Amino acid sequence: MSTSPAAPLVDMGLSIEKMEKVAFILKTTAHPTRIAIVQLLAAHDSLSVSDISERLNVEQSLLSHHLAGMRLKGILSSTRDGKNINYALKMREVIDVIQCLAGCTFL
Amino acid sequence: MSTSPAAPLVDMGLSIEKMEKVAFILKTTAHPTRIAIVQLLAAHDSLSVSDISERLNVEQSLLSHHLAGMRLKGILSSTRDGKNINYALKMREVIDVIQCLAGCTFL
DNA sequence: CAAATGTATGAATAAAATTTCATATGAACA
DNA sequence: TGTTCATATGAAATTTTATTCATACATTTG
Repeated sequence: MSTSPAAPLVDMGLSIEKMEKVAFILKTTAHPTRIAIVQLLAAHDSLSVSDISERLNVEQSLLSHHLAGMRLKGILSSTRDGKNINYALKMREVIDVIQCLAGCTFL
Repeated sequence: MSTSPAAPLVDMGLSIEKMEKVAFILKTTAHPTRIAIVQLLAAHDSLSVSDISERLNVEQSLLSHHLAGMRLKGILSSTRDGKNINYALKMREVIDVIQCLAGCTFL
């Protein structure tokens, strides 16, 4: 599932499996557009693709790819409403993660 | 410095600049080996490259590349002590970021 | 049903990130 | 000084991620 050294990382409280999962989530979030998506959905609770596309000024297809990835990895959920598909933040913990870093004075 | 959409992301409390910085830090952390490094240095306050290499069972050169990247991005600091070079956690906030996610029940 | 709208998908490409390997550098020590 | 130990560095090879583009799919509406 992820890059793992030949004979791995057995140490400290966090198991290697958990470290991989954490890395997986971090990687899924580590992109300006995706951070913006999280921010948006942190404040809105559910938005359609076109809503997000307009607000972030990101092209439909590209956005769709980002959203699909984030949903696949469990960060977002989606439901259809007529022609639209609404996305919502499922793993709300990522808000804290972002805010934690965003709060750093030196950034 | 980072992938940014044509005409970007003007929205919410977090400025696009800050989102890019946050993404930058997240990306720098989003790797099992690097998470392990943070964990180790969260508990040890300073370790040499060979210390880390042995504990994590990661090959010298590869580790050096990871460490250099993390230092460059301000997450670690390093000081020489004779033949050794000791690395320490500079941006301690990343501990919280990792612990936040690590605390997720579903991981 | 045909056209329009909103979204997804897949293939091709482009750009980054990771890993490996060979070699360089710098400090210590015989 | 020459050798050894600890670490860094750089170039290639590989793998992963991001972007674009064309097109497909589903739902609504005329």
